[in-house]
Amino acid sequence: MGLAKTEMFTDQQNKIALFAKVFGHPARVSILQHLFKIDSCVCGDLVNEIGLAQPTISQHLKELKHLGLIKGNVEGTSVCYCIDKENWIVMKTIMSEFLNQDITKTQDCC
Amino acid sequence: MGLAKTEMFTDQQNKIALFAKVFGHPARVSILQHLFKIDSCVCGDLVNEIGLAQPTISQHLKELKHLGLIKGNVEGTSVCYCIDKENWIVMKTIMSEFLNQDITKTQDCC
DNA sequence: TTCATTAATCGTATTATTGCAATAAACAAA
DNA sequence: TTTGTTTATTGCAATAATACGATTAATGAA
Repeated sequence: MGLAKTEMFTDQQNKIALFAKVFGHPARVSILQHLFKIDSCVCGDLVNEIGLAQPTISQHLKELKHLGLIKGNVEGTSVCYCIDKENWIVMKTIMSEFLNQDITKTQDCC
Repeated sequence: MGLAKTEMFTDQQNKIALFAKVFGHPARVSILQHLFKIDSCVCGDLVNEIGLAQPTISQHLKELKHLGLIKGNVEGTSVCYCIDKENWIVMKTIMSEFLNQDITKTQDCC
């Protein structure tokens, strides 16, 4: 049915899945890495940096912004994006808790 | 077009996206958390634990197995799954590098 | 062998995602 | 105001993902 049954999972599980989903496309990974690398803010030259069309990049930026991982500032005709540090840390906490589950306890397969 | 243009990104970026994508559904998050919690191995009672139909769970398990994050052992008529520790650590390294990019360097928005 | 149990696979309906051309919107400069 | 520049939005085509009924495959028990 193509529709994830979110209501049968915990808020935490859904939150992890939402963050993970936004990282689930290399273009968005690339955008974020670039925003980290260029530590001054970056405008739509992401379109040149990455090889995708302008509407495509704009759409990916929208998703990242919607989740709160980046924020954008209008500067004349262009828009300047950067990592939202506060929310990035919140996301990192949630994801790390999931990734760092204690593996030493777990026994090997039967 | 519904088709991610993976060829224009680095192997690392695609790898991050692939791992993230598999975490991008709460059912798979839930399966993994359960396999961590029940530190002895777990069979298809994941179907009871989570509320999805047997073919659906089987499909999610297949994706997790395909990425190497879990492994399955046949035990009579049932199959016992567990976390693949070695690959989990590899995944964790790749994801952590991405999540732990130095945020202190980054300036705020313009 | 026959029957029951469990899991995988197949087929298919439905929704989601991706990508971009075309267009609109916002703004600066002339 | 008009013109050019930049970004967002719209609309649409194509592929991917989700879910599950029906079926098959594999195994153990009777």
